[in-house]
Amino acid sequence: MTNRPKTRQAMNLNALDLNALRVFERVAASGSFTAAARHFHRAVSSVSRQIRGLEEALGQPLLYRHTRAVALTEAGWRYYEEIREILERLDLATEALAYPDAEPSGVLRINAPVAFGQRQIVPLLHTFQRRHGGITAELQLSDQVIDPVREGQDITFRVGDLADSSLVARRLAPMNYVVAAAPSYLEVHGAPRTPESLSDHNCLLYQGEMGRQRWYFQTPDQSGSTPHEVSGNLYSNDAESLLRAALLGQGLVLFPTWLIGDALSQGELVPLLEAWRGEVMPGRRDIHVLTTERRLRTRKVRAFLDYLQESLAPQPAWDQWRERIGGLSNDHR
Amino acid sequence: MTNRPKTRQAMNLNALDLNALRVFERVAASGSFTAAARHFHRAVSSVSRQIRGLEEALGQPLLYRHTRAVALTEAGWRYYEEIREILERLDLATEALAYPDAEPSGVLRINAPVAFGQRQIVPLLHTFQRRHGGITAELQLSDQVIDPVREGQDITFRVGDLADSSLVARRLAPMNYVVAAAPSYLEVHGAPRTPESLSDHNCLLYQGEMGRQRWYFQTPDQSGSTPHEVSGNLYSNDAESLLRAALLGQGLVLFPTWLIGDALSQGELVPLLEAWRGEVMPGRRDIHVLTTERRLRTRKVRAFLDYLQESLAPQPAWDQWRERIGGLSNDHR
DNA sequence: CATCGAGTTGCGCCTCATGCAATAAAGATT
DNA sequence: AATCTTTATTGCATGAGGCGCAACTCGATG
Repeated sequence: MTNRPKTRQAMNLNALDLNALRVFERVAASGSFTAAARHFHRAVSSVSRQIRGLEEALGQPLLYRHTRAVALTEAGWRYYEEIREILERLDLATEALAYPDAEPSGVLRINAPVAFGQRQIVPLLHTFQRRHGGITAELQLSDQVIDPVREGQDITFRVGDLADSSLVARRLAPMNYVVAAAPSYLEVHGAPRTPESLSDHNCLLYQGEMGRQRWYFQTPDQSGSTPHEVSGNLYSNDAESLLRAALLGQGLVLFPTWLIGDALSQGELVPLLEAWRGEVMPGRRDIHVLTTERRLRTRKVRAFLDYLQESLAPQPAWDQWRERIGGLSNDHR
Repeated sequence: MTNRPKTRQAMNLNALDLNALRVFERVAASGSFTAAARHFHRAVSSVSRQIRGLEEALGQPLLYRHTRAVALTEAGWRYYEEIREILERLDLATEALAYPDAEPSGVLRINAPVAFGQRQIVPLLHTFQRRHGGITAELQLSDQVIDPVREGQDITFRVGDLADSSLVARRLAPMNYVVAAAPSYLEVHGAPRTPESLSDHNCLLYQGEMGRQRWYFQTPDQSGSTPHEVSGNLYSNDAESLLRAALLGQGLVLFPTWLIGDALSQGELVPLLEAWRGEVMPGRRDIHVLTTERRLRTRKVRAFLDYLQESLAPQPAWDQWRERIGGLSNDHR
């Protein structure tokens, strides 16, 4: 619907297009046409034209085009601040139209660390989506810490470290670690009886961007954790690889139960040093989900968070490996 | 830009169309597809489809269709309240993008009483639009009192009576009345010397929906106005007709100077009873403009109001008829 | 009961949004 | 410094979708 007859004009309110505004919000948040194109499953050329059309309608540029990135102009920044809130309000108003028991629907964008996502979120999400057929999920797994706003994510899982941020954090579940080794390893090397004896063992360590992890141990009557220098013949930034090596009898691992609970319950790994509490990040013993105030108000995000709380209370399935030792793994449902 | 792949869903945020939202706002405010179609210069079928598409995107009806009118559903009303504010904020944010000295632009919708509009607003608007080429004006003249919000008007002129309302009212100019007659009438019947002697004269009276107007007179030392029963042989709801009859020498009229200032200055009408102050609505002696808080923030409305204040200060041209007696009419510029 | 006005729908036409491919520009890499 | 790679732009062809006209429906009005 174009405005006609056209008069000479600096801007044309009727030339505004809601899709162009949404595209602009995503470009501004991500700093990239390419990222916005991926977000909306569109060609970059389409994004380019939407932005160009918006700038023409407004009568001035919103973005500086650099190679490999774009940046907001002063006016673009001011407009982005407004548009972001306007779109939020519009979507809330639109969603509020639904009757109170309306089905959550739309695209749920989830970010999580790779291993946690594969093992825990996929089955949880599977059950959630069977309940709510209107939900489409986009599961982005990455071991890099991302900025959910910039990446346009609805929910981000954080295992362990929880950086200070303006995001809304919800504690989801405790994160317990277990030292474990395969029976085949123990048959040859025997089981360590104290944390000190770990120095006689082959400890397979995670070595990521933050360097090589240390193992800490604490007895219940201790107020703090004691670090132990351990070493081994395999260090990797890929937890999955370390786990595979451990299952082959190569050495000991200290991993969270959401990663190795199944192996423990199936006897593929044997828990060790159970009188102590082991961890790799002292004091960080919880799994959180991060979202934004805005997204917390959407039906789909609230429904998924509620479902997660309900599924993981009072104790997540991955912490119930003791009860399942010897039996078939009880799939999540 | 459609959302794909589509999942089963109650609503689709990406299916929202800004034009459809604007159409919906106008339909809701006016209660009519036809009125909204006129507002946007579109066929009614186009409006019908926009609304239908919006309802499908939202998954529920927004309007009850009755013959000859539509009404908002409960959900439609709630949505309308939200959408109205969202659109207002979006338009303000968009207009705020302009540099401080940006030209006002867009469509200015003005409502005024017929005679006042023809005589006073057309030339005022003409000069304003020569200054601001980006302005398109829609001048709706009506002697019925309209609801500016419902009619989607930016500025409404009110001469005389100012009903209580939530609209923003700005006093624009004083409204002075003059009793006058053509020289040809006075040659035959002589001039009345007091208001009491009007009963001996043929007084042409406005007779509208509120009934036949009375004439009130007041001397400067009086605190109130005194009504006078006058009568004549022509009553009409059309001021222009009464004026034409007076110019033909048929009788006396009591009219505001914005209506007869030119005739007075050209000697076609002669002012009478000048020691008195005459009026037809006691106490209502001002011309106001009405707008809404929202529209007051728009550049085009502010610019027009500022221009009106500047043009009519310290005294509007229509009150300067004495200075122009005997000379050519000085057109507004 | 005929007429009128408001809204709906079928149909054809035209505009515009889209993706592909070629291109430009500049930062990253060797 | 040359080359490669990535991001964004633009020409072009195609198809989707918005539009107005006309016929129709329905209920209020006189």
